[in-house]
Formats: sequence, C-alpha cells, structure tokens
Amino acid sequence: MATARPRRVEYSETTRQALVDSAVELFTEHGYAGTSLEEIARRARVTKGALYHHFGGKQALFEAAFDAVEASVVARLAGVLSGAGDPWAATRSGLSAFLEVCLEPSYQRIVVQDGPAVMGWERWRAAEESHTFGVVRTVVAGLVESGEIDPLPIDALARVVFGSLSAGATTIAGSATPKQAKADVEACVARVLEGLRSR
Amino acid sequence: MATARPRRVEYSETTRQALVDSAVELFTEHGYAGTSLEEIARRARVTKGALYHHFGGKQALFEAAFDAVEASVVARLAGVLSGAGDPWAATRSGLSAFLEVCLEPSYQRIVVQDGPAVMGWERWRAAEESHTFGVVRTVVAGLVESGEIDPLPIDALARVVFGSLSAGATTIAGSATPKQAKADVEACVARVLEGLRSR
DNA sequence: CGGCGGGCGTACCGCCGGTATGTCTTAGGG
DNA sequence: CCCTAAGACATACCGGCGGTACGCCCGCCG
Repeated sequence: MATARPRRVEYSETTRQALVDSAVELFTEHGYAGTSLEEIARRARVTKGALYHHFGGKQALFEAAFDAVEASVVARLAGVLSGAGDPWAATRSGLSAFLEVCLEPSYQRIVVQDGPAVMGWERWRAAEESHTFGVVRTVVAGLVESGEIDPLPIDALARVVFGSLSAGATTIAGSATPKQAKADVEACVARVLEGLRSR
Repeated sequence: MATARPRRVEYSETTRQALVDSAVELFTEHGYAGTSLEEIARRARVTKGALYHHFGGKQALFEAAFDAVEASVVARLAGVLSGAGDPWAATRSGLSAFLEVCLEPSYQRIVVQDGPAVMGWERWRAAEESHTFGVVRTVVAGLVESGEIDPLPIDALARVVFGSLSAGATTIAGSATPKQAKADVEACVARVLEGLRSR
C-alpha cells in the first residue's frame, strides 16, 4: 500500500498535516464512528502505521482535527471583533459572525455534535474554554465590565449566552428556510441582550 | 449462557423492559461506545439473541433507552407545571425543575451528550420536539400568547431559551460548587426572561 | 563508514456488532 | 389429544476495525 509516490520523502510535518486534513474532511462527512482509520490514512497516502506513529489513537487524531477546526474559527472571529468599536458593536458583529460559523459542516459535526461524545464533557468544555467559548466569554465580560448590562455572574451568563447561540445556530442549520431562521434567531438573541441592558 | 433461572418463563414484555433498564444503566455509566451488547444482555440475564429479537440493533436499543429517560422526565415536568397558576409561576417552577432534571446522570449522558452523536441531529431534534423541548416550547408559547413578553417568533425563541437551559444545566453539572452554580444560572435565566417582559 | 534512531509499512490479534440458524415452549385447530 | 405454526429465545459464526508488535529503510552523527 501507499506505493503511489511514497509521501515519506517529504517532511514528517507534512504527513502529520495531511492526516489532520483528511481526518477533518472524513469526520465531517461520515462522523466519528462512521470513519475508519484506514480510510483516513489512505486519503493521506500513508498507512495506519504512519497514523499511529503520529497520534496515540483514533481519539487523539480526532482531538487534533477538533483543534484545527477551532483554531480556524477563533482566528476569523478575532478578525471580526478587532475591527469593532464599542462593546455593543462588537456584540452585534460577533453575533452574526458566530452564527455564520455554526453553519459550517465541520464546526457543526466535529465540534458541536461529535465533540462531547468522543472527548467527554470535561475535556470538551476545557477545550471550548480556550477556543470559541473563550471568545464569547470575552465579549460578554466586556459588556458587563463596561456597565452596559446589569451585573450578573460572568461565567454563568457567558455559558447561557453561548448555549443560546449554539442552539440558535443548529436551529438555522436544520431549518428548511435558513435565511428566515437566521433572521428569527438573530432577532431573538438581540432582543434578549437588549433586555439585559442597564436601565 | 443465561443458565441461571431462564428468564424465558416470564413474559416477553418483561424481558424487553429488563433490556431497556440494563441499557439505561450501562449507557449512563460507560457511554454508548463503551458499552457492549453482550454486557447489556448479561445484566438482563439473556443473550444477544434475545436482544436482537426485540431490537433491530445497538442504535435501536439506544433509542428505546433514550425514550424511556425522556418519558420519565416529561412526566415529572408535567406534574410540576400542572400545579402552577399563571404563566410566570409556571415558568419559574418549570425552570427550577428542568435544571434539577439536567443534573441527573442518565439525562446528561444519554439525552444530552451521546444523543446527538448516536442518533444524528435530525432524529435527535425530532425526538426532543415531542419530549423535553416540547414542554419548554409550550411554556414559552404561554408567555408570548398571554402577552406577558414581547412578541417574537415562538419557535426560534423557544430554541434559544432551551439552549440557555441546556448550557446552564451542563455548567452546573460540571461545576465544583453545584449549588452556587445553580443559583447563578437560575439568576441569569430569570433575568433574561425578565428582560423580555412587555413594557 | 558503521550504527542508530526517527519515520514509516506489514502482519496480526481480539473485541464487538451483526447474521444465520437451530431449539424449546406455548397456543390453537382438527 | 396430537400436530402444527409461530413466537422467544440460544448458539455459532463472520467480517470489520481499532490497536499492537515488529521489521525495514533512510539520513545523520560520530
């Protein structure tokens, strides 16, 4: 196997990256349980031996794919947020950008759907803490600390908002009329945040 | 195998129920992937043959366990809600009761954590529609239709609220100080709903 | 130039989900 | 009262897949 121009001649890091890329694609398409390691290895033009040389097992490879997807998402969100001015503007643009992200199959499947089941809750939460959820938490903290909204426990509030966004996004993804659904969700979340405004 | 007092002499429905009970326990304890069918069958004092006689496969058995957990939850929530008066009282007591439910390991693991990954999003959402989410939706609809809160798309709003509750509940479950976390989450969600009140 | 370790490929094992088939029990009809 | 049919399992087996053990080959360092 892998007789078609052995990839070994190229650098090891390239092989690792190819494995992660294949994993992201196949896990997105067929899910964690529906994807075999041989399939991933074949698409990367190597064998299972190479895979087990770079990763401890199927779960470790999944987590590498998970991190890759999250890193990409966080980078884009950071770009959007850095261009915003006051906390409310950042919240508005961040809201829209996050809902867009949640529509991407890779994020949907790998991070939201399979993530908790494969990694377990504690690991999944710890990972989210330093990725997408961390971004949401920062935005929420900005609102609270600037006095724009009433003081509430930041962590709990960030979790609740994050849950709203996730649920809203998956609603959009599963809807027969995604544009309408996105408008509805965006209106609801905006109204919720508006209701938290200090009076 | 299963030579210890064959369960066959008792009724078939009892066997089926025993299988579902074993499935709920083991899926809760070790997760879907970490539980083998032989383990489930052994605990029910039958063999895999009996299991495959009653269920189409591992996934079908999981869905039966899923339904059993959900039915129990819905029954309790309905009991709490039936005793409430106006929509706001129902919301308050329902909120607390739902957060309690989310702390139970079976609901946490089978419904929230493994459910989406095992059943797939569309099936999971369809199931929730007629179970726990249906309850939340009814309560939210009651608030909107009675004019207590501003008019918003009911379905989108219910989804967003449901997401808040789920995320809040899992936050509590993973917290080192559950009592404090539950108080925080309850305060946040209550404040969010308060902010939606018509003015 | 020799060996030594990283970077793979190959062969194999064991578990587990799924299937095919046999067997015993019970219910019903002649 | 027997004989048949069907339900309710048990038993044996297959194939795929995750994981492991081991071997090979190439580049680098002494």
